[in-house]
Amino acid sequence: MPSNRTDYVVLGMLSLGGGQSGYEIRKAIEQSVGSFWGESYGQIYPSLRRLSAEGLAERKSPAAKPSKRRQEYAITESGRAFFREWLRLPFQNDPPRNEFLLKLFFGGEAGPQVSIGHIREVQRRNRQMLDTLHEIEADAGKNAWQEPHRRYWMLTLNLGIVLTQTALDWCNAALAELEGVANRAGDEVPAAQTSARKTGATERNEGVRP
Amino acid sequence: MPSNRTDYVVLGMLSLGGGQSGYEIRKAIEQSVGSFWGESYGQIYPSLRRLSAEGLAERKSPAAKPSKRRQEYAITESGRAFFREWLRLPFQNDPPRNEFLLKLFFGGEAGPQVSIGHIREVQRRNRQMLDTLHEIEADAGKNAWQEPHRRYWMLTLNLGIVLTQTALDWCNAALAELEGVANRAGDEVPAAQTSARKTGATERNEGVRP
DNA sequence: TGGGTCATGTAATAGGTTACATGATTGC
DNA sequence: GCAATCATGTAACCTATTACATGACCCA
Repeated sequence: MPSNRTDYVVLGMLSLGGGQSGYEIRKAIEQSVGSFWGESYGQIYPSLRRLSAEGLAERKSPAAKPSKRRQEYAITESGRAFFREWLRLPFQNDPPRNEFLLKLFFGGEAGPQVSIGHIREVQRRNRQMLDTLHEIEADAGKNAWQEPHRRYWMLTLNLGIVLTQTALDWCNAALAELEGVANRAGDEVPAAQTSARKTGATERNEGVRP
Repeated sequence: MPSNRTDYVVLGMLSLGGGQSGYEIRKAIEQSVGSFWGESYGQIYPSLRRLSAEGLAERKSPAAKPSKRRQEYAITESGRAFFREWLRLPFQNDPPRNEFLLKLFFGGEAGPQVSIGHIREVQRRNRQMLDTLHEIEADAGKNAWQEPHRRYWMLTLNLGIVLTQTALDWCNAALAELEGVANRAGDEVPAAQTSARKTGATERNEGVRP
């Protein structure tokens, strides 16, 4: 019993607006549900094909053969019914994965400075997130969305705001505590030494430490 | 550049205690970081082999050949160094996936009763989560953990508590609002009809609707 | 005519869950 | 002797991201 939830998000996005292309759908996902759901092109394009094949969506301008030109899709009646059916089903809990919390949990192994750095980064991102959310909220009037949808959108937005705010408060408290620890004892734990296996993780060198 | 974060959680769990088996590691993950990180046996056992092969962990009782008997592992010195190194690196943001919020976002398509049902389920789970977290917090004294670690554990626990509480508050507000909507207009949107494609999703029939 | 961005698509691959197969240990 | 649960491991399968390949459109 495959879930294939990409199909549902795509269908959902099609259910909101007029014709949209795969490209636009991706943009729309990013800008609306982006903070709690993501999809990549590698999922979206195949999904649109599947949905078309099953009559749940259809190409608007039936632009013949393989083309690199914009392809508009729209949801069909049966697509809409199918989507509604899914909405009523119990939602599934996705396996949680929060690497920040994981690292914080093991913070005792690395000394307070490391965790302080991570928390500051979380703080930075949450502040930014909060700004964005408030902006969106303020612009809500301009939004062309018809009313059944606006309400639900505001509900998700609102949850985002209060959770982000709560996280920010926690950051302050956590930083205060750890800075206390760091002051009472100079950074006790020695710096990491080069280890047996190469860490393939020079990756992004965002400034994590102060 | 593979991340293979399973290796790090496993290493982390080994770094906390004396020798542990794969089975115990899984239990420990569930019971400590379970609300923000999960691992399955299919990941843990191969990970233990890899770590052993690279000298980052070692079998304590070197129980010869393929055995179904308990195999204890411990972290090595280089394993610990490797783990610390990773702790200092910037954490990565995992792609968000919250099907509840996704369904709520599209709630306008299904009518208020559907979303009310989903929110009630979230409320139920969060209440239970909050109880659990408070229990853990209360039992913290009994916990045999040495001090560097306890503090970090309490920080993650605390974030869990305040976020859960915030979510619960939001549930109440959201329910109040949607119940208002539902009363002002009988359930407008028609029930879903059977659609073109079979929904492979009779799955778990947790009572989502009131 | 060249750069940016709009746009579509596929292949390789990583990452992870589930189901299955199997056996040991413990307590009744 | 049987059930529960402790315990290890593998194979099949999916899902999703990433990187790559390709080309259209716009505008300066």
